[in-house]
Amino acid sequence: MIQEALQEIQRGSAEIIDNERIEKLLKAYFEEGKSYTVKAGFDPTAPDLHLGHTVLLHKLATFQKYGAYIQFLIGDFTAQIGDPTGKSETRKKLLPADIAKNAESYKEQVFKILDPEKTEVVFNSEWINPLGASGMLELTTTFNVARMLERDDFEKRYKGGISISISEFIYPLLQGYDSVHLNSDIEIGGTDQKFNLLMGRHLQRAYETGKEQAVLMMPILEGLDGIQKMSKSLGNYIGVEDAPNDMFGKVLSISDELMWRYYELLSAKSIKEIEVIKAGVADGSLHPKKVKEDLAQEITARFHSQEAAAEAKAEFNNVHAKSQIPTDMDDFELDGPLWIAKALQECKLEPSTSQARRDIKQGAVKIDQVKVLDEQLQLESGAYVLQVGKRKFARLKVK
RNA sequence: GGUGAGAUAGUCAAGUGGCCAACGACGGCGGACUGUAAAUCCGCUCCCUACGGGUUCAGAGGUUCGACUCCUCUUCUCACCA
Repeated sequence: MIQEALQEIQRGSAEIIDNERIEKLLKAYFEEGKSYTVKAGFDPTAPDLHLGHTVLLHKLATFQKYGAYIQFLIGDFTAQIGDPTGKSETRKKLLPADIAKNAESYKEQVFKILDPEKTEVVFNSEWINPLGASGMLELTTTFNVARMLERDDFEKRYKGGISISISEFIYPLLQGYDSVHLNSDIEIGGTDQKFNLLMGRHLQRAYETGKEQAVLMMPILEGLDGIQKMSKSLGNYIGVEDAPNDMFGKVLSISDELMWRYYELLSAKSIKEIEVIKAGVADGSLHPKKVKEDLAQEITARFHSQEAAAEAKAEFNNVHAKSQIPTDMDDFELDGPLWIAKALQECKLEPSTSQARRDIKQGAVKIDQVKVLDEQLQLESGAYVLQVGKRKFARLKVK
């Protein structure tokens, strides 16, 4: 029982530090019913969650299944600094009202996966603000610059001649201090968070809390391209708020290789079930497309509903397998007569008339399923279905 | 505080007076092929109803018939020294 729980907890993880502690906590739960805390921090600047974020949420849900109490931390204070991880941009200051709003939308999205009964949402400004200058100073004495520079991305930036702001040094310290305050037993995060996560251990020791949190790191989920991490700014993401059709279509567009990754990190199926599917594809008894469809359906159903997922699947096959027109698309109404390039731009199918012309030249534009050859074409009044490429559609009524 | 180097399109990165809307790579988009996959091949990739015009190479001035390229100042970044 404990072993099985441990296996599901370890599933897909990139690295675990202090595995024995996790084992002990599980043991205490199974034998004495004692619960424990698992902390995970989130940035209030990005309330639009995508599947990349849900990797962590799934892991948290697994922990909940095995007795954990989740400390869902919203880093409203630390957001003012900006996590040095990845790109360095100066963050805009968030107004308290915005943070509250973002936190609300977090809850809405997060509780599709997490059990609210076993979750506490906390904000770190609550205890960092009272720290004051002297508390902050004390915090900085627990660490030194040389060790700070050991951090991978600091080192890279330092050697690569990219600036590092002093405030960025504070970020890991504060994140670690959160663990001190919350007295967390385990903290989970992405592999890119390793340094910050370890800081929690360091500070729990420095502040003599009598424990050092175990750390579980999840790999960063690759985006739709399969190479770069899933992120909104790269546009390779599947948002949890995406419409069922989009969600389904996006999952289906990933590569076969990536599909297994998604299964491991996002599916609710057990490790054993996935092994069976894998074997099926390997010996040819299961078509990879079918397997991918199942995954797409599972994910779509999670964030919408079973029915919506089934509809999305039907719609998808209709549009793409039989190359028919989708039932759902944006409507526009414009005055005619209208130049085709302008129409495409107005319907948001193209960013500029220049781009529209190029695409017409390349045979990418269709009106009512018929390829447009004349880039000077004028649209008279009537109703049209405009299409660019394979997936961009719009319905246009010309007056 | 001193000295030196640098800032080019989504990113990286050529170009050091006209041949530059600016090589190339990546990304992105489109086409072929498919399972709307991947891989591969081909085309496109600042804007504008366009065999032409407009606005670009950190910002502001200047030199010149002409500047991304030369000069001055400003802003930002980095390295070395303190």
